[in-house]
Amino acid sequence: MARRTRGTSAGLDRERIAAAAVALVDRDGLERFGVRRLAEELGVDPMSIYHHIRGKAALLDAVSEAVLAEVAADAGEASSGWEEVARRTAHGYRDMAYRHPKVFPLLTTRAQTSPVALAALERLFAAMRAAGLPDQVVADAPMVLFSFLNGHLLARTGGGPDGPGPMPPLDAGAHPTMAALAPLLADFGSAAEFDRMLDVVLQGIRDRAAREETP
Amino acid sequence: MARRTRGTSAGLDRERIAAAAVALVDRDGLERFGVRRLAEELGVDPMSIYHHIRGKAALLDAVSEAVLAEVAADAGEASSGWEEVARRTAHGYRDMAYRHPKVFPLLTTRAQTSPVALAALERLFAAMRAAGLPDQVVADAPMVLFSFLNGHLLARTGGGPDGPGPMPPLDAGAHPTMAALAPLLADFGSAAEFDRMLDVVLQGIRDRAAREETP
DNA sequence: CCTTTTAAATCTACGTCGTAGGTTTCGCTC
DNA sequence: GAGCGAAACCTACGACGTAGATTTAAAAGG
Repeated sequence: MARRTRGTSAGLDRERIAAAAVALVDRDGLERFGVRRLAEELGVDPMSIYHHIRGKAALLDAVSEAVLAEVAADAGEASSGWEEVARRTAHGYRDMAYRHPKVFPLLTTRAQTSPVALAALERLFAAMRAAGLPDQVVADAPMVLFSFLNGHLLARTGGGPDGPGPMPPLDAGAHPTMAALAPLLADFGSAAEFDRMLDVVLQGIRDRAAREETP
Repeated sequence: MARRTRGTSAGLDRERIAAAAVALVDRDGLERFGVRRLAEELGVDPMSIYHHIRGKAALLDAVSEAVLAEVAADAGEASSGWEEVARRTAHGYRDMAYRHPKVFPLLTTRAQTSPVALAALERLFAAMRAAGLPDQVVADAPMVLFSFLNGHLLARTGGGPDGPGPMPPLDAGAHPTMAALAPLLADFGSAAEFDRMLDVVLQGIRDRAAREETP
């Protein structure tokens, strides 16, 4: 708890702060996150942080940018078809979400205009266009894909402070179809479920493309 | 500003509180929402609210339940095919999201286990099963649909305090494909865009069903 | 080597928040 | 009309985000 005297450097910079913030959100969740707690974690006065980051909102921007940067690394070779690119992007994104479930909701709420996000989008658009898909399909598909990914991962990671929570026992009388399908609904959050649902979306894109090419 | 004397009824109950809370979030956004502000809106002491609702979290639960209830009304006749049911459900859900853009993020974060949410899900499951879709497809499809809806509507309504924000001017040099498609990306948030993307998802479900029926 | 500048970090303080605990008052039943 | 339960209020506490002023070590200039 040895407090530094004024003026001595604490070695703070945007990067170190962002890394500590990610770790703090990972541990305690978004609700408990705050400037003061982060400062204590860094062994620093709360106001010191403001010399590197404008305020809490900018702090959360830095957090989401930091976790997004993790996903950009494994882009894979460029010589793949658009489906391979889409699948790799989706898997990388999912892995990141599971690595930082408490951070993930931030990404779905804030508009993603950081360079890494735009680069990933551009890769997807380019791969689809190179494959000869109709322009309207190319324009729509990545948005559909990321909408699905955000919605799905938000549900699986739970968004809230304590994960998805156990499925409550459903009333078989009131919901007979759901009750009958219960065994199939049980692999909630599994890798197999993710791939199945991702395939549905990709299938829709593929089919839509085939339909618009020959009208 | 006339404060009531202690003991006299203020006519508070869960329903009235929830309605005022929805109106307050609609007006000022989630960030500015709080127990004290809500109390002032109701002309009431903050602590009075706690006699009807456990705390802020329960208050937000009531808010999301209230807006979800709006969508249950227009279910439509039961004699429709599953696609019609899915489309009507999606449109009703979207209309609700646009009616309460500041509330919507709540729905994507909290697990939806309220009776109205389960009833809507059951309708979808039942319609698909009645149409003879394979069980695995029936089990997955509503989840895929709502994942897409949540992700898409979250992006369109902006989630944050001030809407989606204008698209920043993108660097045509760094992102040539996106720049080329810019005209097609311009109808962000339009009804036509929603229907196009919804069709992609439904197409995927349809195709997946056809593929699994005849293996 | 001494002075001046500059930037980093700290300290103080204000208004707001969620809510625990205690108190007051109304309307009801005996 | 005495007693009681419920509804509302009052007070208070700790935590929050952050504006503004202050301190101090290190860099720059002579």
